[in-house]
Amino acid sequence: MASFQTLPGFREFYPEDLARRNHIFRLWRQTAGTFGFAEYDAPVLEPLELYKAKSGDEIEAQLFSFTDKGGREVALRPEMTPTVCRLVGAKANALKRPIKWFSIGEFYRYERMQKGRGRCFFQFNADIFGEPGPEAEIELIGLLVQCLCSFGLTAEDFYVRLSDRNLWFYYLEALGLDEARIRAVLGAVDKYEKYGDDAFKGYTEAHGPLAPELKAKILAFLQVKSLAALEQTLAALGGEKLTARLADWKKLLGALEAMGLAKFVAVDLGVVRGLAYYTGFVFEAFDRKGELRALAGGGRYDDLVQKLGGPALPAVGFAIGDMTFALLLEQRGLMPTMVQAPDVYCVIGGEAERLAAFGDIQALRAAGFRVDYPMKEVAFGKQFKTAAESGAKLALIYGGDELAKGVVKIRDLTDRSEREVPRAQVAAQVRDFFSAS
RNA sequence: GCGGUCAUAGCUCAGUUGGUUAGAGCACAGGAUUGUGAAUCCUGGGGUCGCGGGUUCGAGUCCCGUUGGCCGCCCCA
Repeated sequence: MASFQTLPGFREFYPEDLARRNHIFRLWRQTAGTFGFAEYDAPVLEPLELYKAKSGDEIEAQLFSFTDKGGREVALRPEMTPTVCRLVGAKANALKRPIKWFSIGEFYRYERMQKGRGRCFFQFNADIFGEPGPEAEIELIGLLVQCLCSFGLTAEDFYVRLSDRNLWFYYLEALGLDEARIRAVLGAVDKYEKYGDDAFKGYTEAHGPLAPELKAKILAFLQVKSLAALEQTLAALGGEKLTARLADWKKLLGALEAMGLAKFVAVDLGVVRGLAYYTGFVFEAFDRKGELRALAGGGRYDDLVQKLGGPALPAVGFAIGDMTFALLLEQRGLMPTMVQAPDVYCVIGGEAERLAAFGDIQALRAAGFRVDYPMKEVAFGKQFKTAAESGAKLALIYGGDELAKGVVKIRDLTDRSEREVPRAQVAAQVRDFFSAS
């Protein structure tokens, strides 16, 4: 039993675990590439202010923060958004538009662990800067869906709930509410799915009871589940802002439909996304069975770059976490068992044969083949067993008989056929075998 | 921050009302087997029973504390 344990909530990745993680990262990275996103990275440790400035002091309780030896207040990054805003903000004028960036990194939050949540986790982050219209959301939701589909997940497995904080603001404004009341209503809307009518308690405490006909309209809006229903509800109100916003919705949903992604997207105004720097469309991806926490979340945050000291620059982004995502893949049987199999396994008779084999082993490895061999002298029978278990496709046999004849025996471990080739030709033969298959 | 639950070999777990030197399967290693495939048989290594204290002639077992895991609440940027 080891005397030292990992810190609570932290994870260790043994080779099989890391193979699974790398598989996920590889497909995310590849998918982002197909959408034309460029990869960036940034420090894991940041000034505490970066996060306080954005979200307020209550967030600090869930940060891994401390004072460094230079007396600086610092925190391990809990998310990527403020960091990427700083990066983009600093060079905004020099960057080619549209700015489409992604990253894969580790994040830290000082929280209690739960299913699908630890104190450290990885996130895929994708963001588009400088694009004020729904064109950015179209691209990002398309990317989000493809990031999940590339693993074999389908519309049976997950969907994206789409909502809009602007729409709520304009709608509640049209109903005559001031900003403080609007924010209180949004808080209630966020909690309504979970608590039902109790969700309005907070509002009642701050602003007194909500007029029944007003509440009815809010609840009706919450029930809107389609573009048609949305148009119908808004038609009665009219107004410039709402009309323009409705046009954005049509553009966004029309484009997603044209991409063949309509089946992944659900209009759901119940999504508001809690605290927030979000200013427009917001979206979250969930498993269809509703057993897991959110797979991904994102939205528009047009004010954040400026708030963090950069120029005014509209932005949209989302993040996919690795923990819930891995759980979903495992549940659906889509997590492949990763084996690091060699291409070639060498069966070696004795010490003299070993020296002969080393020449070929080194040459094959230099040529890019994965080659393995027993490190100690082992009985032939056992070596063949090891060769088969290793997953190698070819075995090279360096026995006394072969070397006496100046040949090496090549065994195809798949069909069990064997042939002898002159030693000088081993590398070429192996190359031919793998280029043919 | 709060609640529930659990902790014995690398893994999954047995372990009797508290009673000799704490077990099994799997995995790993060696052998049967010095030239050919996931079999079989044998053998072996591996444990401060999470940690600390208490009760007792005696604690893996009972009690208290503590640390950690899992699950849930709050929160979820």
